[in-house]
Amino acid sequence: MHIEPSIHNLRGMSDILPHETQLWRYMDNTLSTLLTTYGYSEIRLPLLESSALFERSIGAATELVEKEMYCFDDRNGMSITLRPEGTAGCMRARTQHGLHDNRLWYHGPMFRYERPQQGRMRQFHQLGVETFGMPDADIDAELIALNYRMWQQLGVDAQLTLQLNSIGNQHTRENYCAQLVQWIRDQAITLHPTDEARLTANPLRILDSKDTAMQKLLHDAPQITDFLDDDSRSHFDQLRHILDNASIRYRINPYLVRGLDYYNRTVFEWTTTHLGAQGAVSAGGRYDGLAAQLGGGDVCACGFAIGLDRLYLLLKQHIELHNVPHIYTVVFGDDIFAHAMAQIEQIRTAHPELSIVMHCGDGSLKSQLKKADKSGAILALIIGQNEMTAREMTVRELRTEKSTQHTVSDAHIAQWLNDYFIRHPFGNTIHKKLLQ
RNA sequence: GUGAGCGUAGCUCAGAUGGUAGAGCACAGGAUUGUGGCUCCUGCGGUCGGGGGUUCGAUUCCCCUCGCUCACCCCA
Repeated sequence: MHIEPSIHNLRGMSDILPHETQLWRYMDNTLSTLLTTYGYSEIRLPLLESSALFERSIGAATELVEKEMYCFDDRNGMSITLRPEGTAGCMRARTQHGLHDNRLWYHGPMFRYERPQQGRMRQFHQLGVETFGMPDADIDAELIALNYRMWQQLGVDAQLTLQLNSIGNQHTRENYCAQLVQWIRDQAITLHPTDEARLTANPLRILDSKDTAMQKLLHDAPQITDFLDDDSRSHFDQLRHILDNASIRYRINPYLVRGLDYYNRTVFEWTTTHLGAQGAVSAGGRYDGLAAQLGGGDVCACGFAIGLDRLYLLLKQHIELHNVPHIYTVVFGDDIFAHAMAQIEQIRTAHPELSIVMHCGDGSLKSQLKKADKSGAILALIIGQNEMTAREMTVRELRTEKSTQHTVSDAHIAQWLNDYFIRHPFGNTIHKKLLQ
């Protein structure tokens, strides 16, 4: 079949296909359950917000706002934007509704107009966790511990490294930036064009330059940790103390900065070397000034966001999930289906936990058994003219080495299945396979 | 936004210095009148990403375009 190119999916907006959704749900369920056990409440937010929200919160001079947002005028001429991240919207909702919940989370698609590559898409998915009104490092530590437990529970903790830094307050950064720029100028070397541009636009971003010469140079440059104000320093020390006690390992990375303007003090990132150029799987920090910036008063805040597509890629390297039914029902012959479905519905009522696929449509016994086999089902329930007349079913075992069949009356089938699955505990329908 | 490499069957890929295409897997049917997995046979399936140019003739050469992938950049 030929499909016009114009009705393909948009660039960077990919479908999540049936063979992938099982692992996505496993990931989502694991994370949301954990968030509940830590006392966090879910909030569901709109995908569209006024453009002004993002310009004011993220920072008008950032790359993200300047070039990567999906902005449109709605029918009234108002500028609206597909959310490029979740923090701003979450903060807006909390302020607007006067919420007192201080632990929130959300998840869903975000949109940034970028060139797609591994782990980076135009529509991508984030799970964000935000906390409010807690000024001390205890909550910073809790968030990191929660995040770490997520990795452990999903079995990807070995692939991730926690990078930690403090970028102090605004004063710290202004002082530091001035010193850094001066120091680089003093080196009297020619810079890479992008670094030259950053030096004037956003000097902090020079710190994550990929230019090896620059990286080497930065080794001797002044470090932001030496510029921290007393409060930021003790906050940072307290955080490290808690993490050390909790045996959560981290790497102090004085070059770790944020692309978004609203961060202060703690910044952290979990990175991996298993995903090509996109190493950050989750990132976060403290953003004490954002609420005031959005007219929400003096409410400090701390949070992080997970790049779910990247986490999925990581997870996929270790786990394979298959959704297989317990039973595939083979129905063949004229006018058998109505009888068969009535029987199967009774089984479903008696055993709601069993997953049962009914064969619909034509197909010989042979071809239906082939489908039963392909489905991965443990048992085939065969219902034909003979069975209907005799008020019984033929049960065929599909996963034993030499297949055996049983004839079971309609009246006893529910009990028979119950006994069978007790004797043969195949676990739940999700077969998890750990890959080496 | 910049650069590089790719687009041939549902999937993974072959192929021709220009003469309109193949394999494996998958799917359907059969060998086996009511029995899956192994084997064998047969069948279905392609405007060779799209448009234009050169040519008697383009899937092959040229130009444009769209899409994919990776990296820069940016970031989760």
